[in-house]
Amino acid sequence: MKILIIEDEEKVALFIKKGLEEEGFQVELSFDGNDGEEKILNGNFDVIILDIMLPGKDGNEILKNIREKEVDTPVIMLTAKDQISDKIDSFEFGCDDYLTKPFSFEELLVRIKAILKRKGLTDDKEVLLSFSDLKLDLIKRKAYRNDKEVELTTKEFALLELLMRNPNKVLTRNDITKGVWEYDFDTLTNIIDVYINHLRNKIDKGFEKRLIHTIRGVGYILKEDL
Amino acid sequence: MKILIIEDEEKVALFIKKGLEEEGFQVELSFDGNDGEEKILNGNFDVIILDIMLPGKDGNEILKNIREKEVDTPVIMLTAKDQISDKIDSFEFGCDDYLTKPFSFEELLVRIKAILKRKGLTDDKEVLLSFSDLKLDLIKRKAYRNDKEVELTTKEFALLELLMRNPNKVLTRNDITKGVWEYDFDTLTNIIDVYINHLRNKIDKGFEKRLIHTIRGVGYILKEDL
DNA sequence: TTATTTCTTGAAAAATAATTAAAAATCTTA
DNA sequence: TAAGATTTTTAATTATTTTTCAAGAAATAA
Repeated sequence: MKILIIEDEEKVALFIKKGLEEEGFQVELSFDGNDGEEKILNGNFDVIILDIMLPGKDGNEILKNIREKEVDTPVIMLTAKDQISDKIDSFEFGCDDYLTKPFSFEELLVRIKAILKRKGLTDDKEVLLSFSDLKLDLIKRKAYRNDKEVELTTKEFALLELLMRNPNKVLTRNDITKGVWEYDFDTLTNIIDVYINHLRNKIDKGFEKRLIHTIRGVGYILKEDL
Repeated sequence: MKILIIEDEEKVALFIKKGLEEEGFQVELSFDGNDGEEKILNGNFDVIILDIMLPGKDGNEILKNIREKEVDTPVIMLTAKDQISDKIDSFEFGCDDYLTKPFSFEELLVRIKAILKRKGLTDDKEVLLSFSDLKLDLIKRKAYRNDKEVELTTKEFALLELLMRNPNKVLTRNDITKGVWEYDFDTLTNIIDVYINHLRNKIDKGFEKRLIHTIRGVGYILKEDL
């Protein structure tokens, strides 16, 4: 579940980011309007948190633009107390909810959950992924192989989740970058290879059946046989 | 056990708050209707004490709204002597009891206890929490590790109680904020980390088995192994 | 065998958490 | 109610873990 925060007050943005990450969301930040709009158009987010007052391009303009381009990702606007008229603009242009600053993290979280529920995006059912003798508990954020718990770091967990959501399907390094790292993370390094290696050490090494396979020249695949 | 008081007369509110805290309840205050309703919807209270006459939004309206939203927390209404008709409204909208001002603290306490008992919410059974060799006496407010008493401050006790009510479950910093601090306590500081540290020094340090564990990037968990 | 791709490893950089100390707030008690 | 004690909170420093990068080894295909 990916969330984009477009907010120029760094402190606020980082605070929200940390909280949401602890809740298990993948979070990306943007500190100005132009960059934010580009991220929306290129990325694939489930929710966008959009400040109205922004350097570069203001929130209302961004909202208007992306709606014209048929991006219907839910948007929660952030507004300062004295921007009542802006609020109205936002609703006209199709924002889904708004919060007046200052707000508590809890309020924001409630609204995000409400929106996801409304849009049917909540993965209520999807709290447990399994493939072969691999299990992933997305709530407790724990991984098991053969009912034995395996400790994974955040990135390792995200990578395994991606693989398990796409079993028996080859994922290119680019697919993996897009799914696990930031959308515009351009890696000229072998970081994905390294993480695949980490994962293999934790979930494949020592087991009879290997589950992560390399498709040379293409990418990686999670599958049983071979 | 969390109680919310929505009452605009500050003197009255603080008086009740103090008394209830001495009885071992966690108490939060709200001085106006809109804020109060929001607190109810976002927080997780066991009892609500709700004045009828309020700035912002009156008690009856709040009661009606929250019941419509399926919040079934017990509510005790406070009414001035001359608001007999309001009383009737409240019962129709599902309040659980009422008190006519002025009332003594003792009267209020009796009603709260009665309601908790009626709803089966009383922790008559739950006066002792235990996990591993940790024990928590909620009546005497004492904590023990290995049958040896450990002196805890109020916040430390509340934090340990939260952990012990959620054993083997990762609690995010936000969960902890919600449970131990006020629901909309937004901290940009590391206060939770600091309190975890305090607790560890008192209940984990020097013991073979550590019980409080860090889940990096997520939060903390109370568990035995590892 | 050679060229290309992937794997492994170790170490630097970045992120996150633990610890400490001190300031602020609250509670006690004379 | 004022002084002292305790608790809570903030902020800075230190420690730890994760993430990233880069270089050489190993594996695979031409």
